[in-house]
Amino acid sequence: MPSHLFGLIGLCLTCPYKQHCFCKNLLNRSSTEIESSPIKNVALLAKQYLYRQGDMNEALFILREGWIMLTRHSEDGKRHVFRSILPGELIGFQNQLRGPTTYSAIALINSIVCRISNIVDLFSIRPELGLCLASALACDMKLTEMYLYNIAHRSAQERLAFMLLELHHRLSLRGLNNGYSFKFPLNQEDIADTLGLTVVHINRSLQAFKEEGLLQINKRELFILNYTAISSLAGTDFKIFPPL
Amino acid sequence: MPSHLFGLIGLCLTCPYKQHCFCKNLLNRSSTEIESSPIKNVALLAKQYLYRQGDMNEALFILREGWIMLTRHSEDGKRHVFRSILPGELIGFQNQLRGPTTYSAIALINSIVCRISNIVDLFSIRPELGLCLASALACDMKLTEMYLYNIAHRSAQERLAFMLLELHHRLSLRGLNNGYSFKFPLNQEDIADTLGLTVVHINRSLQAFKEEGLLQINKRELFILNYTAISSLAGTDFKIFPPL
DNA sequence: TTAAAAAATTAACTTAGATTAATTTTTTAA
DNA sequence: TTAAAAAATTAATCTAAGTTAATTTTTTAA
Repeated sequence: MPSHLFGLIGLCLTCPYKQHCFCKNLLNRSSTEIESSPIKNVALLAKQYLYRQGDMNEALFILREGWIMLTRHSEDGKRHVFRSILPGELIGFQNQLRGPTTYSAIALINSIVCRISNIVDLFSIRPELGLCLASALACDMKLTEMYLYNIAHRSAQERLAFMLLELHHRLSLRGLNNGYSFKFPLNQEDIADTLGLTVVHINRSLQAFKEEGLLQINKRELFILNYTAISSLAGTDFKIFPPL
Repeated sequence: MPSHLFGLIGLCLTCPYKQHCFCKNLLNRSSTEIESSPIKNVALLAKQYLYRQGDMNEALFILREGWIMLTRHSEDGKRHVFRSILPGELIGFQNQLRGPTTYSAIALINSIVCRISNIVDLFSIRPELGLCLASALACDMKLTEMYLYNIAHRSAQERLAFMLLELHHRLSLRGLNNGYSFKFPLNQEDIADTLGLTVVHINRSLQAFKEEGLLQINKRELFILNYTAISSLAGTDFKIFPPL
């Protein structure tokens, strides 16, 4: 058994997301396959880009630890935040497998990413991975559709409530919450750019929530103080089934 | 060769989308596979639902002819239109392969849909289909992200211009335009619910476009009279690469 | 052919959120 | 430790789009 195989298995054995459909599938394979699709861990510092809009990318990434945000800058200088990527989630797949990326991926806090390169070969060796990928994409799609709906049809406070509970829910699925509180590395501009609102208005809405005792933010930690009240603003439909 | 095989091949041979990655893959297969995953054409009348939000669905559909709209009704009665499905596009895949659908699919004009049932078995027999599916989903995702960006950050006229050129572009890829004009079965409420605006405001915006000579609508056909002007409102970024 | 229903149009008025701009607080890095 | 930069806060003012409601036009179906 070649030495790099030990390295790979060690890397994955300590990974909390080794049960991910994608990873399970990769873990039982021969060494020749490993040659053609190396897996590496990549450490990112806070505010460091994994890739930038326009970069060429033909790798897939799974976030192992940390918090990544997908952002897009438009010609006129506005920034949109597509979504927050939480540990265990997969990014980097695009329709054009080898084309330029249409958004940037930036780490908000120190993060560790698992990089799976040479995916074109990988899919031909392991075609079952296609369905894993499709399942993960279908989850991302559902999430994006929920944001689309909220941004298109609901008020600032409703959008904000939706976003906070949606994040709390996704973090809970991974055990990354602390009851009703969780580490929250986004600043008010990040929230604004996710929800299509201005920083000023996000600030007003957060103030209103704090004054009514719905939540509290302290040292990058968010405390949901009145889940029921926030929930009635958010609507019931913010829960997503995890992928295969 | 069993008779239903002739039927299937006849069905697909006349289909303009038989080059779709998904279809190409299905077309060379043994008759036992056909037993386990039947393909049928389904005709829909205008305003008929293919499926309704909440229905159980475990089939995939490819639109062969017509125009389908994906809509979601929320608890509070508002309707959102996720997107228009154009011929050659695939719908029906969800993360929970056998779960209830989270939106409805309704035909706006008489349509023909190709129904591929029993997809769970199909993917185990033909795992390569997974990547076809992932590629199609990645396209849908890009489209949805473009709408998300436009709705979150841009004015009513900009959103409208984006939507019209985006549709024109997708139709052109399929040769379903007529130069700068195309069949346009959406009413003003459909546009409003796609863009997160009110009918009244869509009407105002359309009037403005017509008065400035940018476009014209006649008997469900839309004529782009000044592509350059609409394009400068829409932004340059409305083009999508088709899937594999 | 015609009555009823659906869709489009228009105007008057309201409002949620944007804009601008200044101030305070917190974080960062030298 | 401290100066500089970044982020949060607040207030005053503005405006794009929403709301309501009535009218006209088009489509549908009997």
